[in-house]
Amino acid sequence: MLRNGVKKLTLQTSSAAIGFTSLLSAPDFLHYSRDHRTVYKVLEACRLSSDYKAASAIHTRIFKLGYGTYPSLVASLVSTYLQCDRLLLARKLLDQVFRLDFNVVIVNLVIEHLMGLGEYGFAKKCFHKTPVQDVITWNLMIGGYVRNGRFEEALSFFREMLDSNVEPDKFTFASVMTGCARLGAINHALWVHRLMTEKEIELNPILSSALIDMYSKCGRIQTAKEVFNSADHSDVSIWNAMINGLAAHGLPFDAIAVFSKMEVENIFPDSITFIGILTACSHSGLVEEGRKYFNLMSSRYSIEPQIEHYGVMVDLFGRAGLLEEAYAVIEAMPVEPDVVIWRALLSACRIYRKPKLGEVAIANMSCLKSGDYVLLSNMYCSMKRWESAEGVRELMKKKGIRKIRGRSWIELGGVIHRFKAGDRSHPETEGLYKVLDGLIQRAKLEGFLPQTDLVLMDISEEEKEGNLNHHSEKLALAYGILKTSPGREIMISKNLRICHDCHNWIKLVSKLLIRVIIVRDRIRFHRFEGGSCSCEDYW
DNA sequence: ATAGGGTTAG
Repeated sequence: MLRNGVKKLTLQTSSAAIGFTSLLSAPDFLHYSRDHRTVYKVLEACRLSSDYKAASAIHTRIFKLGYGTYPSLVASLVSTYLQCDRLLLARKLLDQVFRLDFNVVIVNLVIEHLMGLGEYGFAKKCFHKTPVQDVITWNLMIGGYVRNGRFEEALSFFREMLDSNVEPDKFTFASVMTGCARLGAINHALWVHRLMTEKEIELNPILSSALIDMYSKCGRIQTAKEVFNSADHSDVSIWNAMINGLAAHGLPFDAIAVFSKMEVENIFPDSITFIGILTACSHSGLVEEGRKYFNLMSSRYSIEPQIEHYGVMVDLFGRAGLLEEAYAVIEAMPVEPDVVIWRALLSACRIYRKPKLGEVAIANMSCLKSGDYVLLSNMYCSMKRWESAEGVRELMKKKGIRKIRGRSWIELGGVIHRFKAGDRSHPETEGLYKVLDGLIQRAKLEGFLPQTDLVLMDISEEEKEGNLNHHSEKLALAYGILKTSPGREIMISKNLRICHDCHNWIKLVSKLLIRVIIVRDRIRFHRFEGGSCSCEDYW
């Protein structure tokens, strides 16, 4: 996906920046140009198309013109070399530049580019080799780790920063809060919020949105509401954060109420507002409301639906079992449907067992990810079409695609404990498996039947059961039960969507132990209490 | 003739 993005950008940038290519090559053009801005534009076009040859010609030219210490030019050259796999050249260039004049702006730009490329390990090396780091260097590291999904590393950089002589600022906190949000780590969140208050960092719309989002994603929707109520309401982003938070918590009517309040306060919704409202409707099966708001979007607010909005609509109809309508959305949309759209349809085909349409979806997907094969295989398994499921499994093997392992984590006493499916690496493995096995036995006595039909494997029923019993969310939950006092609420987070078996099982556990259990999966919150879930089994 | 960072999203 990233690749596609880069490619698209390349085409646009090179044609816009160097509209002269039909007449002159980039280096030829530069021969006539002394303006560093133009040099930069051409160089960026080379970088985006990984044109090593042209870049090295420009390199010479830059030094000839005496621009050898210009931050943007050097940084662009360095990352062009990196993109062309000329690691040594990149390093040599940096050494040479810093011998002339060390400049922290250059380092920062290089780190920014590296983070954009997903090369956070490399960025870290740059960071540590640099003699001086300023607040922006730190922020780039923290923000870069967050954007690359490495939240815990981001937080440890933040802790290191607090020990350094550089003070965090509002930019730092915006990134750190996003990291806490994505981790769903409430103790970290509370700590960060307190720190931000202590440091007298004033809330602006961005920080308020991040704060609302952080509390929502850490399960504290009430606190999120309080932040929202006391925040300055003039910016649409805080409304969006609130609406999306309510949507994730399965509170569609609250989300709609907030949306209606926007009208009263004269705040104009934007396209993200509608993603939130439509998602809220979709996750709760509010088909008519969803349809209404989708229409209102363009008719009343003149916001043209984007591919994302069509995606939610396909999802909304699909989840509700209206497969024809979901397909009609795809056929009628004015933009080319992408993989996410087809994936939403495939997911609905899995739930409602529509293999024909599911195969249409698969056929239209340009690049299949691990999860798509699993959906397809699950669809066949649920219909007992074992040969077809086996075919999918063979295909995965042939293509070297492995099932993404589920991961769950739980924050206890400010420490995050992670578990993979079947994990035995935690120091307290023995204790937690004892708790887990005990619960599994109790559930069995209560008549709980494991749902083995979706296990993607050609193995015996008994093995399938074992497989299900050690799903990561069960491990994290068992660990939480082991380490907390009875009656305490437990929250765990998961990287994928919760499976049916775990969902049923946790419902039962919440009843047996008389405890509130909250699971935040990739899509939304599930709040289990007294044997039922807040999602009402619609997810 | 030079310059860098943050939120909400299918």
